[in-house]
Formats: sequence, C-alpha cells, structure tokens
Amino acid sequence: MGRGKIEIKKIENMTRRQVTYSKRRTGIMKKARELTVLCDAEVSLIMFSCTGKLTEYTSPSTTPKKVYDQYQRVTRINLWKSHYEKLQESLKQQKEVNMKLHKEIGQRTGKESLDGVSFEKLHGLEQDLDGLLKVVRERKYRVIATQTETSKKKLKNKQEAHKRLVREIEARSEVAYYGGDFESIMAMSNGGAHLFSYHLQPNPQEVEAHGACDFHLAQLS
Amino acid sequence: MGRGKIEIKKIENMTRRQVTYSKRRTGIMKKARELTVLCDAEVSLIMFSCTGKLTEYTSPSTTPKKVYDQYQRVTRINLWKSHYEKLQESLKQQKEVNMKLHKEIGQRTGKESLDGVSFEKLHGLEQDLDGLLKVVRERKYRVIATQTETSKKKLKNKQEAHKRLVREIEARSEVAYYGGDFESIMAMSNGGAHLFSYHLQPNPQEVEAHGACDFHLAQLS
DNA sequence: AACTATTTATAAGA
DNA sequence: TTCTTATAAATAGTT
Repeated sequence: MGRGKIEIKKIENMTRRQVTYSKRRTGIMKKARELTVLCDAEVSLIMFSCTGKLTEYTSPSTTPKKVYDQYQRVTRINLWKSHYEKLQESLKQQKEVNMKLHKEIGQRTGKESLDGVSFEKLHGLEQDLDGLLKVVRERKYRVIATQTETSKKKLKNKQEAHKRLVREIEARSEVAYYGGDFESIMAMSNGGAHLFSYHLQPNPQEVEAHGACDFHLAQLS
Repeated sequence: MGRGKIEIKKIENMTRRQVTYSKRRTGIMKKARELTVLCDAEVSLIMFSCTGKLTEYTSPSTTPKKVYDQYQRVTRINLWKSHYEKLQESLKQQKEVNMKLHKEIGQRTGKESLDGVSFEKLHGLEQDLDGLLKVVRERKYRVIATQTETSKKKLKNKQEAHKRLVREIEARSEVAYYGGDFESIMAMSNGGAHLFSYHLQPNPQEVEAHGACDFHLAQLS
C-alpha cells in the first residue's frame, strides 16, 4: 500500500529500511492496540530493530512476563497434546497401511479372491507377476552359473591336491607314477583314501572348501 | 477499512467479535512477518483470544524465550536509564516553574520591576488585582456584618439574663423593681455584680458566650 | 515530517 | 470458515 508495490524481501538501502521500519512499527502497534480493544484479547508485541532498539506493546490487562508465562504453560500443554495426537495419527496410518498390504499379499499369493479388482489392477498385477517371473528365472540361472563355476574351481583345486598327494606317496613308498585323467582320479578318490589315511592328515582348508561346495550344490537341487 | 468505519471499542456481539478477531489476527501476523523480512527485525507476537486460545508469530531467527530474555535485559537497562533521565527532567521542570513563580510573586508584591512586561500581562495583572480587591472588601464587609449580628444576639441574651437576675434579686431581697432602659442596665452591670455574687454563680454558658463576644468585637476594632 | 497515489486490510453481507 | 466487494486504512515514494 503506497505509491508502488514492494516485494517482501529485505530492504537493502539502510535509510529506506529504517524509514519503513519506523512507519510499519507504528502501524503494527496500532493494530495490536485495536485488536486488544475490539476483541478483548491479550496481546504482547516485542520488536527489536536490526540496530537492537526495543519497541513493545502489551495489553493493559497484562504484562510481558504474564504473557510469556501463559505462553509457556499453553505450549507445554500443546506439546503433550500434539505428542499424543501424533501417536494416535501414526497408529491409525500404520493400521491402514497394514490392511492394504495384507489384502495385496493375499491377492498375490492366491489366498484372497480377486473378485472386484479392476481390469487395470489385474493388468498391473499380471505385468508384475510376469516381470517377477523373468527376474526370478534370470536370478536362478545366474546362481547356477556362478556356483557351477565355483564348483569347477573347487574340483580343480582338489585335483591339484590329489596330484600333489599322489606324487608324495610315490616318492615315499616308491609306488609307480599314475598318469590317469581327472575322471579316473575322482573315481579312485573315495576308494583310495583309506590307502594313505594312516600316513597323512587332510589340510583343514581343503576340507572346509569341500563342505561349502556340497552345501551350494544342495541348494540348487 | 471495510464497508463501514467502526469505533475502536469492545465489540459486544460475540460472533462479530470472533470473526473480527480471526480476520485481524491474520492481518497482524502478516504485518509481523513482513516487518521481519523487510526490515531485518526480530519480532515476537503473542496473542490470547478472550477464550484463551493462543496464537503466536516469532521471527525465524529467534524464539519466544530469546526475545523475552533480551526484553528483560533491555528493559532493566532502560529502567535505570529512564529513572535517571526522569529525575533530571523533573528537576529541570521544577527549576523553571520556580523561576516563573518567583518572578510573578515579585511583580505582585512590588519587589520586582514590571519593566518589560507586556500590555496584556499588565492588563491581566490589573484585572486580577482589581478583582482581588473587590473580593477582599466583600469578605471584610461580610465578616463585619456577620459578627455585628452575632454581637447583637449576644447582647440581647445578656439583657435577658440581666432581667432575669434583677427579677430574682427583687423577689429575694424585696428591693423595688427597676424598670430602666438597656443602657442603664449595662452601666450598672459591673458595679452591681458584687451585690449578688454571694448568692448566685453565673451560668457557665453565659460566661463563655460573653467571652466569645468580647473576642469578636476586639477583632473588628 | 507532511503529502498523496496506490496498495492493502477489512466490515458487511452471502 | 471462506468468498466477495465497497470502503477505510496503511504506506511507498516524493517533497
């Protein structure tokens, strides 16, 4: 209200700011006084200019201290009240969310009827299920591939270990060198174990690796 | 500002008061916000409606507590300062008043020259003096009149008393009735007193009245 | 601090 | 409470 409209942002020109402060301070004080009288309200208005100068208005029926005390009392009550109300509100929200989730899970597991579900939702559900199926298959393939790879590595390590053991046995017991292929080694590994179990304790790391391999394969079956 | 102008006094209609409170509360809050932003001020506005409902605005840079603390600090300083300044101010005012009074008294008692006093003041002074003179004379006359009247009454009472006494004396001592005039009675009152002082004590009321009468007459001489 | 063209607030009514 | 609108009040820019 004035010769021109002004944006509500800090007035950078110091003089203009001071003048505006002075004018508006008077204005707001008048408003506070009027509110007090017209509406029988209690008003406390405290202002500090940017230079630190204090101006205040307080309804004749009270004092700044009284108003502040009352303010503290009321806000403390409000804090309690809002705490309580917030708790209630979030509880309600949680219940609603749970109900929806429960229903959806029911629909997605076939435990709940799909009667009354719109075409759009059904289509969405189909897409979801289709997408999910693809993802599941892809994942299954990946896991098989990875674990097959792992198994191959473990077997290869095992083969190496066997070779080393066989070589040692040959060296110690003067047994003839056996130059068979991998399958042959595997075939004899069980039956042959007792042959030198008296002489050698297996390496604990190798035992562990073997066990882990078995577990993975079991999971895939 | 509105369809009609309103007087700034308590709105008796409850509904109208509530509506006005709501509207103006919004307005003053906006003003407070604008003042904060435009002028980089710190504002704390706390309002309680007549039903006890709290509404507040506090500049973002602060809190009601901070503002109140600052308020207390500043007002304590201001109280000191203003105490001192008020004392100085009233001292100065007293001195000025004293000087004026002293001058005027001087003029009215002839102890101070009337040089440089304006015609208007002189005329006023003349009027005052004239009026005062009349009042003084009127008062003097009144006092004389009143006290003359009083004296007459007292004398009349005295005369009555004398007559009664004379009658009593006549009755007791078989003396011949004296039917003289007032002056004669007065003339004999002193000389005759001892004649019956043995027989009669004077009435204390009469003595008092007589004394008061003497005092008044002395005052008038 | 005063003036005044404008903008803003708001009283009344719906 | 909210909207509208005629009018009162506040005030931005100017002197």
